Amino acid sequence: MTEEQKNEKTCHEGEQHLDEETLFVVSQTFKALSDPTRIRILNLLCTGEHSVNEIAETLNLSQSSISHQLRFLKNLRLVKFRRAGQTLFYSEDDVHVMNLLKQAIEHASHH
Amino acid sequence: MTEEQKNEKTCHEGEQHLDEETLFVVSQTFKALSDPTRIRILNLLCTGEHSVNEIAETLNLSQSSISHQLRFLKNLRLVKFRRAGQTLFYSEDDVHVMNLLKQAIEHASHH
DNA sequence: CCTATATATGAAAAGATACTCATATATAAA
DNA sequence: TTTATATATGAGTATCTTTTCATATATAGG
Repeated sequence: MTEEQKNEKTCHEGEQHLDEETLFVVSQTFKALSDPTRIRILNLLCTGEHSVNEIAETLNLSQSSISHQLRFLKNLRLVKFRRAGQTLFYSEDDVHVMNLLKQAIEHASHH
Repeated sequence: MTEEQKNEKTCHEGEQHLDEETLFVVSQTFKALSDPTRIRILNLLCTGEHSVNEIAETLNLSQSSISHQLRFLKNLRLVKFRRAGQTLFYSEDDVHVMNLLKQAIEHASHH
């Protein structure tokens, strides 16, 4: 059984009630995944932890820009970090959201 | 290891290659799901087709605003419509994206 | 054709976002 | 303490988004 089939099964049919707080959390989650830079950061973190400078160099963007985006992702608890000396190593911190991203990439790249 | 097994592996763990087009499609898809109004529209369409005015009244927003958002969703082929006289009935048109939304709502509402 | 209803659309205003630049903070090493 | 390196942060700016308002288009019925 594929991941997608599993997700189909566990997903409920029809409209789900949406209170204000749920609506906010869902929209924030998808907003995190709606920016190309943040998508590339999260996709890179799939391979394991990386320092800020590593991410900036890999993605060819400024340290400041990456740092701002990491703060955004950290506030949503989508990433975490550990310190090793002067270096901060960032890594994934939300399996569920990473799974949403992987599904979307998989789906998009197969078409 | 067969080609198929290799694909399984790269699909479900670690970094996935992200070409420019895939990155664009993924970011657009999540952008569609990042706005509270569009989330509410799609969640309503889970229950079946609805006219523009029905959606506007249910969500307590202007006809114009809903129409603009429906155009956005239609351009991404997330919704479709059929005409019945003067009335246009909109409905879902992308099972995969609706599934992403349902997963996120389910996850968020359980916390 | 004229009127009413449903929806779409363009422009403009208000707000949100993502980047850059300069600078601040934190750690390490000399 | 001084210097170097890694990262964070605030302000400013350019761009993009979402809504509103006024108006246009499309269909139906008289």
